Amino acid sequence: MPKIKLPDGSVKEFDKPINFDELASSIGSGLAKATVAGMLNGKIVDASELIEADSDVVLITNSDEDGIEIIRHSCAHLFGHALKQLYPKAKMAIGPTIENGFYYDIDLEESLSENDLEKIELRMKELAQTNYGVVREVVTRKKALDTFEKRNEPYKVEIINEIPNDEIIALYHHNEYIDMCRGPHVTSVRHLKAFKLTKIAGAYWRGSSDNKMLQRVYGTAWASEKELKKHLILLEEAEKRDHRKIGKELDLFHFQDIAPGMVFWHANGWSIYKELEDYIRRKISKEGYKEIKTPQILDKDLWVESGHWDKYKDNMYKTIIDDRELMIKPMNCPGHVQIYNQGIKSYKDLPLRMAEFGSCHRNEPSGALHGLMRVRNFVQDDAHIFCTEDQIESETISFCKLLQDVYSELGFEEVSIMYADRPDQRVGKDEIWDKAENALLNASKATGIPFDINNGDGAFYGPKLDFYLHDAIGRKWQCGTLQVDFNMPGRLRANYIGEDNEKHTPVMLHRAILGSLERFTGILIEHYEGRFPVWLAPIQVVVATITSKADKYAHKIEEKFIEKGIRVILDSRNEKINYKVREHSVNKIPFIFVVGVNEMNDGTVAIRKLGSEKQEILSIQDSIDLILKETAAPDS
RNA sequence: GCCGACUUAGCUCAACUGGUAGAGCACCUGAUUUGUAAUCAGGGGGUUGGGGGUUCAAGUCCCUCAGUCGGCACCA
Repeated sequence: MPKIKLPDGSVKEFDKPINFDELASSIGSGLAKATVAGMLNGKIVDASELIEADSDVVLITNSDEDGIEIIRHSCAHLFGHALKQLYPKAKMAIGPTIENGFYYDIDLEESLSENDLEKIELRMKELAQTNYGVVREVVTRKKALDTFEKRNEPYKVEIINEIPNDEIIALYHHNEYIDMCRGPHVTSVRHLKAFKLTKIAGAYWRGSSDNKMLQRVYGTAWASEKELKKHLILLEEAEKRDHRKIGKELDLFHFQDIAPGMVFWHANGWSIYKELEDYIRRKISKEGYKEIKTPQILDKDLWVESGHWDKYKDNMYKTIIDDRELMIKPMNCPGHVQIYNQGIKSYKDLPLRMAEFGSCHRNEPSGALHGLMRVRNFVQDDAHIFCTEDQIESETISFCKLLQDVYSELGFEEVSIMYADRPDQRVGKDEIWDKAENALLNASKATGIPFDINNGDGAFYGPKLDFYLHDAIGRKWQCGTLQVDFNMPGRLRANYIGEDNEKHTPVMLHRAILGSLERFTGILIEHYEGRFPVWLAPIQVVVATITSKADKYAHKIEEKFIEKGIRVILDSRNEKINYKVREHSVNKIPFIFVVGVNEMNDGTVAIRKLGSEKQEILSIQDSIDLILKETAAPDS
């Protein structure tokens, strides 16, 4: 008779084998309600699994990460159940869990609309209300094939044929609906109450654009209504931060049919962009980078030579002048090598750090465009470090330091690194790879930043580090990167004379901190929700008058601020102060300086800071001191 | 590029199954000179993304092109 050891160390004994549901009931009704699955000797199983021998056992409830995962997975099955009732002809492909929910890919003649999602969701709710039991059945491969062939489910059949022989095949019966899954799943749909179908989209079968496009329905699922609601509110929050929306509201930029994927920067947006670029310029200049500028359009031959033509010719903009094919540059590095190649380089010249805010054009697929986040014309805070193999590590360490410094000064405290090492297809000798990989690994460790390893995901020309920053609502954005390149310098005949008086090929490090300045500006907009730190704010101060009697006085203040390089505007419109305060607050101006007759007589201003209802009365000089302090960039 | 949805005034959005385009804000004019999140009154403004078609009649139906949005694929 099984002796069952629970995680708290207690041991329960039963006179017959019992399953996890029964075990939970024997402990308490609350636990029974919450139990969605079990862990049997370290292996996660259905709650219907019998515990027949002495075992270490854990009950997995809907408050465990694993439990919620199971709920999501089962929700996908519930979706299948509802869908097949409403659309018997639908063919089910795959329905995995994803962050916050699940999706199901289906093949269906008619295309589903948002309205249809509501209907399907309603049917799911009705089915869940019946609290029916989900029954697991382990079957032979043959039975599985028969089942899904009979049900006209070709995608399931295809999947079964690829399941390895030693793997157990399990069917899950949801009344008349049958799905196949590794499991585990809930034993009753009573656990599935807090879910919502969120969107419908196209997706290729098996993720390959050579295959048929299926319809993918996304859903979100949680252990309770409360958590579901919390998640939906978070989605609304993200929507509020959408840089495209804020960009319009704050008059930062726009896009237009006549130049898809290319930004029209308005004065306000360009102000942010310029501040950012100047800031990076100051930072890298202190780190020994030399800024250069290379041509926008370069002969096709260069791109053939660099190897880019082969791979990316369809994505490059071309212009033909005087029968000569010229490419609008999609990247800066080949141009940088041209500068490197001027004159003879000695090992004493290395490391040589070459930076360019180079404007690049790439004809990105139309479906990839997304506001500032994915554009066809962008500028990177790009730089290339030409160095010896021995210098990779120290260069990487100082780059990581610089990057951490920049992120933190821009308001991003949390950062993570992804390290990618050698792929199967690669150039360069293994000894060089060893050296470079060790260098990157050591440098990553030295940063103290948490890092993950992505085995085999490096470029064919060298290993790389990708840097992710985490924004105000926890989203991760890959911005920084450092890629070791053993290929291009040799291809473009870069060399240096070593201590041995022989020619050597330098290593090239491609690196960026912000990545695309366009995209980074978008990230900043979303991170700060348009309430920029004062040094980045397009308009830092509004001087607002209460009465026209104070116009002259207000104008005098405006001029003083302009003199100090503060971005200020004067609002002397014939409007009530309430109106002005509201408008400038809505426009997220960091400081409103209110002046009326009192201030004029006292030589003061009444300062109202964004987000506060308090006012502070200061003399003009004190207000200048204050504002100079507040508008200072973080590196000053 | 692929699947689907969408495109109406400067902005946000409305217009039942086809029946001569509306609102709020913004803008302009006038009154008001105002003390910290919208003062009142009046006025102008769109051949409904471009092109084509069906119809007595198209914002509404069909075709086509472009762009945008949500995904997928792509991302040097």
